[in-house]
Amino acid sequence: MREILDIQKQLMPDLMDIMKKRYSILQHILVSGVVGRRTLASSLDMTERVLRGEVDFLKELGLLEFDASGMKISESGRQLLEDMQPIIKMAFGLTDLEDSIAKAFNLSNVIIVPGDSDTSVFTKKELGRAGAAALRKYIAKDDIIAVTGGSTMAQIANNLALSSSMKGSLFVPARGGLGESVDMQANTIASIMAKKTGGKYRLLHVPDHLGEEAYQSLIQDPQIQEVVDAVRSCRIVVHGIGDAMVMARRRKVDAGTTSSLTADGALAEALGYYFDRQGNVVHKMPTVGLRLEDLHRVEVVIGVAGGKSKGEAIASVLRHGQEDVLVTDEAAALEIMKHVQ
Amino acid sequence: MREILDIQKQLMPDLMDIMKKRYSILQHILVSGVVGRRTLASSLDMTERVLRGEVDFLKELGLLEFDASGMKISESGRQLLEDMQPIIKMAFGLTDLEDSIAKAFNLSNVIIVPGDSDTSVFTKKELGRAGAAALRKYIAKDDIIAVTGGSTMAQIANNLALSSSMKGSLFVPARGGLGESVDMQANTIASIMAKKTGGKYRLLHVPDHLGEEAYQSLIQDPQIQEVVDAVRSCRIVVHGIGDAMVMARRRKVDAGTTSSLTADGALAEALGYYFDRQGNVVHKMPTVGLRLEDLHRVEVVIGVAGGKSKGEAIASVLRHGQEDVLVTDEAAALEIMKHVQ
DNA sequence: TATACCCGGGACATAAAACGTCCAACAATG
DNA sequence: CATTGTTGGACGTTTTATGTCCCGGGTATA
Repeated sequence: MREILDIQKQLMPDLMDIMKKRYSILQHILVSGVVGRRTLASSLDMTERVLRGEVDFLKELGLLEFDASGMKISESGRQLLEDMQPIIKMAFGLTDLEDSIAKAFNLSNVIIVPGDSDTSVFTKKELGRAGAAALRKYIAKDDIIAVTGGSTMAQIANNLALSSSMKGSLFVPARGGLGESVDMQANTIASIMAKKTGGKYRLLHVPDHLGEEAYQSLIQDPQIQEVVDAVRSCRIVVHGIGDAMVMARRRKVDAGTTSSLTADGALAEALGYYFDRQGNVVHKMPTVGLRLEDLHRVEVVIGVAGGKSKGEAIASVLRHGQEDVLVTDEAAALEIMKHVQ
Repeated sequence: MREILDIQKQLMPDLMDIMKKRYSILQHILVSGVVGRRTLASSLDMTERVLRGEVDFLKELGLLEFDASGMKISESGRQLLEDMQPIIKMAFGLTDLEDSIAKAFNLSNVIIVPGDSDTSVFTKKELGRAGAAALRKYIAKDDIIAVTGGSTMAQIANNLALSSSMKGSLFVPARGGLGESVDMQANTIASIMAKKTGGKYRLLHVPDHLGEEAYQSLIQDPQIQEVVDAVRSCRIVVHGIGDAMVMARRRKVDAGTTSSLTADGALAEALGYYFDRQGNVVHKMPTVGLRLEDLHRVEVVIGVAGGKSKGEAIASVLRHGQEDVLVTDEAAALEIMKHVQ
């Protein structure tokens, strides 16, 4: 059952919107009993003429009946509506969630894949596919794309494919070494993405746990500077979002910092910054690259993360308010909605 | 599984065509490997511009990839195509059958409902619904509609509903008494249809087994003449199709006639006429009303019949060549195709 | 019964989309 | 190198969708 709708959404997302539109017209007429064009149009927030096109069509199909007192649903229309209910729910339950989250956090686009990445590797893969699709949608000629590390980002990289529109793209790590394992590092991800798409890449080799003097001299190195400049002038950022404590542990942050993170109520991590519940930055990792204040100038900020356990963290980062696009999964989305307001 | 597609076909038949179009584009590109716009357009029988609109869209969706040497399918496109195969078959298997039959017998429209009316009353009801929908589609203001008797016609009558476009319709029996039981008689059907749609009706009261002189005087009765004139000037005919021997038995045709029907190879019955395999008329019932030669002038001739057992009979009547629209079921359609050429 | 309101349907100008038809730049191939 | 076929861009035209009226006719209400 599920499969058909997913396939159709992939092949004809435009047509699915029309399906929803027709459904809600029928639905409104059903609950209204008998209703006129103008009344219905305003209640559906459509112009009279557009609604008219649809209801005329639905009448042709025998789903509606017109008479001088207004339009009402026909028997077969009523039956159809009843049969459709589960289908609409399956097809558009997530769409409604997407709209709610987009509105709550003022995002321009939210994509939710069904499932829970915490419990299903398939959902995690799907999240990667959706992330890759979102990136492909925004990418333009000769863009610079800054990316972070993490397993979700790795999935996105896996799902990118050769594309002429990405030929001139430059992939860079958003920030230098953040203490993650090699195959999840931003450097690795950027290079894989470049190879997959036929684009170019530059890496930021900044060793972890560097002393302060060594760090200062390193970031004045011309080669490093060049990459950092590229990073800060990127048009697109794609980044993962993590739970603060999980990330701290993975990055082997020292005990003192960890306890101060706890004390400050750090909940989420993104781009090397730690956020509390209200979306305030409570800590930042000491490395080079994209700074949070650079995000203002970035045209498209895409956050990708899924899994029920990350829901609250995602909400925290969203509350900080720099995101434009969110790609997540159903389980995380439901958690996010619990933390609205 | 089946349900979703049926529902969608009912709510958005137009969109299903687009789905099929996109599928066949992908399909063609898959088998072609790499192919150019013009080549593909001619092989799909589309204009270049229209195809271009679709492939551009499919590229946006990430299902196709373009490069200088042509278009080819992407990995996700290939996967999608594979997943879609059963869906397309379910959704359009009958459509293909419809097209084949329409072409073979030069019909302007063929509607096939799934199932076998012989074995499923649900299919029979569905046939009635489809027949009613077909009639509703062709009916116009103040039309005269001639109908015959039979259980299928009764189902159609059941499925008609009040409609403003049928307000002025006049329903008449196509032919006078044909020896059927009352609730299946053309007279009964015409009156039910009129009541259901809010139209008018006239009846032809011609007793069966009338002597020749009585018959002659009856058909000169002014009242009868008026109805007969109306019948012969009808714009739409809706009629059932039966197996010759079954009909003969039901109508209690005398033994002599029955054996001559057998001798002449009578296979099918429609409108009181008996047809052999080649579609020639081999016998006609002695009553008044619509004559076969009147069908030339009738704008829309709709034949409705289903069930595997009727397939051959339907093919015979179609071969006679007066039909414009056929409404049947899957089992009969498959039989009909066996008798093409 | 009179009236005010809302209905569907017709009409029409206009904006927008689809379409047919070219052409230029480019890659592959012989 | 010449030829062929490709994409992507361009542009005028046709078709469709849309916004906006209005009319005659029911309907409910005063």
